[in-house]
Amino acid sequence: MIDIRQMRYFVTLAETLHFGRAAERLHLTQPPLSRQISGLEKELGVKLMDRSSRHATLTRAGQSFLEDARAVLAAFDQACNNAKRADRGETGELSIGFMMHAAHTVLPSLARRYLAAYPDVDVKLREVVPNVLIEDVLAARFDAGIMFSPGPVRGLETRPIFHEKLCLAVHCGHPLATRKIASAHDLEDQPLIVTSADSAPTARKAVEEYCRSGGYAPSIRLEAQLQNTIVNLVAENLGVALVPDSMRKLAFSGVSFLSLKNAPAIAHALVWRTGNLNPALRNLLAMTPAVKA
Amino acid sequence: MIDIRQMRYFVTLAETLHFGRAAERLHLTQPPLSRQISGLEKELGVKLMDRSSRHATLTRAGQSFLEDARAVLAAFDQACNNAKRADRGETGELSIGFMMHAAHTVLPSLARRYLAAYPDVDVKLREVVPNVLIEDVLAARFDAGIMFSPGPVRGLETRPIFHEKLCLAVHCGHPLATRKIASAHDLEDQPLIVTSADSAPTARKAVEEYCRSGGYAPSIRLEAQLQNTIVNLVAENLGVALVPDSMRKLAFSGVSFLSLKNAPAIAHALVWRTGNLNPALRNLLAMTPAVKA
DNA sequence: TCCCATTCATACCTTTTCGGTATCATGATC
DNA sequence: GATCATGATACCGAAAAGGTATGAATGGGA
Repeated sequence: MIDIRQMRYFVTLAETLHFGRAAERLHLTQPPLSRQISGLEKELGVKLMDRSSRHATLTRAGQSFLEDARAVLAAFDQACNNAKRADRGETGELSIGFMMHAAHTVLPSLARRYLAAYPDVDVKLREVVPNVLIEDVLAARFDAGIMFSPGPVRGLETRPIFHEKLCLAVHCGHPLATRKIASAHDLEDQPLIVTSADSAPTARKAVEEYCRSGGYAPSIRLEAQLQNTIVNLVAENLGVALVPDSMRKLAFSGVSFLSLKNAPAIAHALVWRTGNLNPALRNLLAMTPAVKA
Repeated sequence: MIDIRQMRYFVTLAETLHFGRAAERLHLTQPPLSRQISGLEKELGVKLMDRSSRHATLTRAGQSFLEDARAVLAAFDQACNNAKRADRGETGELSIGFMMHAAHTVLPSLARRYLAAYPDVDVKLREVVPNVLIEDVLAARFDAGIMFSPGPVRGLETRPIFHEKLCLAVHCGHPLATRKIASAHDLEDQPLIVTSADSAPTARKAVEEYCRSGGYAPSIRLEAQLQNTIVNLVAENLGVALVPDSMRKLAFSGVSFLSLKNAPAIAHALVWRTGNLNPALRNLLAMTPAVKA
């Protein structure tokens, strides 16, 4: 069977038109080269070289084969290099699902850094509602997800990458609305709007703990899944809420945001499927160290 | 060194994702395949397959390599096929130089037939004045030439492919101009315009022999190189001429053409350089048998 | 839970192929 | 006509490929 070595030999020979010198360039002696070339010709059933005792020249078929062989060798080397690059995560695909908050906080700089370091990776970013993100990652629809730190999930790895403080959202007609800052104490008996325990347990937990640090149990009036929804409900004057600072960036009419004394923080986490071997993911993880609370 | 065999093995394995079945399809047993694949991975420095005792799956790098390897194998096979086709003269180039007469006689059908049979050959047709065609062919500027049959030339092969009758061209005021047909006898003492002996010896010879068949020596007044020129000189009433029938196709004002009794013929010949190994030329020759006088 | 079947890897042997050395055949050059 | 350069051939040892036998790991069924 014809192989790539014979093509390499042939191309070198075609470039020198001299068996001896070609053999030298190929780091072998002349007889094996002669044999490989005539073997190639025999297997092709095509004479590629005209040999005189003085010169070796290419036949027409040889000229044709030379062009093609060069292209094949280039494609061959390219394939090997591409495999190495793919293995290093320099090419390929990386899909990241994220919740809206990430777009306001960690995602932009992370995406910029990653794309700068790995410009040939096809990065797909897609916003997803938080509660389906875990199953999307587990089902390999995404290589990674960015969401509020979930509890431990079987088959899922988690790494906190950013801690965002919470602030207080109140209706603009609320007594606290005129203040700049509030404390845990101020929230006693205030009807709270919180995230449901199953969709963002850490956010929920942070709120509850903050209340407990004020020495009372939170009075929860409403549960919603999205922070966005929560703030809208605050605007409707159905309660107050502790929401991530980044919510301030959005313009909500009828809502005032207050800073909190000893503000609790909520972790944004990078999550990925255990055993996901995508090298591009490996590189993403390498450039996003865990941050401590 | 990685070779094409390992790529073939890998592609087959990637298509079956099963070492045993892939080996079967490759007409070998499983252990050598396992070894070749791990050898390939080792030489690339890249893991291409994830093996469990149940399934074999492609890594990301393996997926990348699979695509590239398929392209390489296709290019490889293409190169081999192209070489065979080039060797059979089905691809490549064929350059043909021809004199004007050929364009009125043999060339069109010949070119059509050839192109129909070998559509992938890049045929280059170029008109040349006859007296330089021989040296052009000898200098390999053309693979073949079509011209009035020259005498034997060292390094040149010749094959008559068409015999064209001569006719008589006279000025429209000439006494013979009213007739439809003339004989050798009628030309006695008529001043003849002929081609020079070096540019078209067979044409010249045909004229001289025709006169001798009438029992007299030709009286040559003028020599020119191109038949076109000759007819123009006839139009200027400087003499009469025996010219190829195909000259009738051209509209010359002031010239009448007469058929000749026992009209002599002149051979159009295909000429090519001795030892020209262009396979496309071989095919041209194969489809243009020599014709007898 | 234990056993078996499946699957890939490894060990060892045989065959094939490859490259090296020595030498031959051919044809151009002096 | 002797010589030199070039490619082909013959033969040998080394490397690599494939085959058989067998081992290790693991998932599924009794």
